[in-house]
Amino acid sequence: MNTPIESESQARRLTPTSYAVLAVLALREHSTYELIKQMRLSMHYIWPRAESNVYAEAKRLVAAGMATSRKEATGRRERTTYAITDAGRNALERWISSPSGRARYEAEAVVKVLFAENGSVDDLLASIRAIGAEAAAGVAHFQMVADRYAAGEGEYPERFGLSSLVARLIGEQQAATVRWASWAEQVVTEWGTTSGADAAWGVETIRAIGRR
Amino acid sequence: MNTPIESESQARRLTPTSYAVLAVLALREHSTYELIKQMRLSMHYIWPRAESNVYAEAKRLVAAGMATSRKEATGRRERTTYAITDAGRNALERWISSPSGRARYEAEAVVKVLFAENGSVDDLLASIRAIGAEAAAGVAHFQMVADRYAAGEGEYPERFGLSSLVARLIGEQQAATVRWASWAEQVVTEWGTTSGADAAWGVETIRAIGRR
DNA sequence: GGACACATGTAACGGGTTACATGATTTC
DNA sequence: GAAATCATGTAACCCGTTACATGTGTCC
Repeated sequence: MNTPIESESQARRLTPTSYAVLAVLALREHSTYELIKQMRLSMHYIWPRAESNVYAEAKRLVAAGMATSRKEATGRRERTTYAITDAGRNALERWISSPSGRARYEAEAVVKVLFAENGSVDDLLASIRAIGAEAAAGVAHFQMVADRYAAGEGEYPERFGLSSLVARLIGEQQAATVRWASWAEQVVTEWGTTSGADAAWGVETIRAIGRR
Repeated sequence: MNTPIESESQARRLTPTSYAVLAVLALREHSTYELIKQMRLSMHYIWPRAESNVYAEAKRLVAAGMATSRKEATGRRERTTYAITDAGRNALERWISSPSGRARYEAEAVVKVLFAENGSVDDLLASIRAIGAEAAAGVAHFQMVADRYAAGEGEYPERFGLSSLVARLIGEQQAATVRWASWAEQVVTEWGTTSGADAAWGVETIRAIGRR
C-alpha cells in the first residue's frame, strides 16, 4: 500500500521514495548523480526505483521545502547539488516512527512456475533455475560488499552495523531461495511432467516450511 | 531516422499482469469478480496488484484479441464474463518459455531499518518487529491453505503440486524473515543504540549468511 | 582522435494506485 | 428492515517507466 503520510503544511504528500532520497541527503549533501549512485548501492534490494525517478524526486523535495538545491558548473554543463533542510530532518524523523506500508514481492518467473501447466517441463525447470541464479547472484553481491568493508574500503563504516543488519535479512531470503531452487529442480526432474504430484504431497510440502 | 511509430493494428505489448490474468482464464472462464477473487488467492504474494486494475486488464486482453467478453444480467446489474481465445493460449505458451524480468522486493520497514540513525532505538525495534509480524502472518496463511487442502476443500487439487511449489518458496522466504527478526531484535536490544556495532561485526554478520 | 565509460539530465506515456459509487444478497 | 458484506464497476491522478539527448574526462 505504502500510503504517503501527511506533512505539516499543505505541502504534497511524500512517498517512501521521497524519504529514501531524504535519508541519503541526511548523510551529507549530494549532487544528483551521487544520489543516484548511492541509491543504486543501498536501495537496490529493498526499494528499487528507476534512476530517472531520482531526478524528479529531488525536485519534488525542493518544492516541498524538504531540501535546497544549488547549481554549479562543470565546463558548460550544470550540476545540481541538494541538501536537506531542517523541515526535511523533522519530516524524516516523523516518518521513521510512523507505521510502514506492507512489503511487496513480485517475480515474473515465480508466476510462470505457478502456471507451468501451460508450458513444457523444460520451461518449468528454466524458470526454477532462473530464480535460483538470480538469488545466488544476490548472495554473492553481499559477500563482495563484506569483502570491501573487510579491506577497509567501504563508505560510512560507522553506519555499517545497520547496513549489515539489512544485508543479513536480504541475504537470508536469497539463501532460502537458492536452497528452494535446487530442491525444486530435483523434485520437478523426478516428476518428469508439470503435474507430477497430488494434493497430499502438496500438503506435506507446505507443512515442512520452516523446519530445519 | 525517426522514432518508430507504433501501428495501431499492432496489439499493445502485454505485461506480466496481462499473462497472469490470462493464465487464470486458461483454467476456465471467469466473471470479473471471480477473476479478482482468484488473483487475490493466488497472486497476492508473487504479483500483487490493485483489484481495480484487473477490470482494466481484462478489457485490454479483449482489445488485444486474447480474450472474449460476454455480458449477462444479475437483476438490474450487468456482469461481464471473460474467456480465453486461441490467440490467448498461444501468447500464454510463448510467454511461459520466454525469459523473465527480475524479481523485485520492496519493503518500507526495511528502508527504515537501514536509516534507523534518524530515529530512536524503539523506532528501530518497532520496524524489526513489524517485519517479523508480517512474515509470520504469511507463514500462517500458507499453513491454513494446507489445512484446507488436507480437508479436501481446496480448488483445483490437481494443480496443487505447482501451487505448493510456489507456496514453499514464499513460505521459506517468510520463515527466513521471521528468524531474522527475532535475531535482529535481540542484537539491537543488546546494542541499546541504533549504532552499536562496528564494521568488523558487520563483515562477520554478512559472512554468516546461509550458514546453518 | 576514436571509443568508451562517466555524468546529467528531459519528455512522454501508461499501468497501477486511491477514491468513489451503487446494486444485490445474506444475516440478525 | 437495518446493516454488513458480496459483487461490479468508473474516474482521475501521478509515480515510475522507457526512450532519448548530449556533455566531459580518459585511455590507448
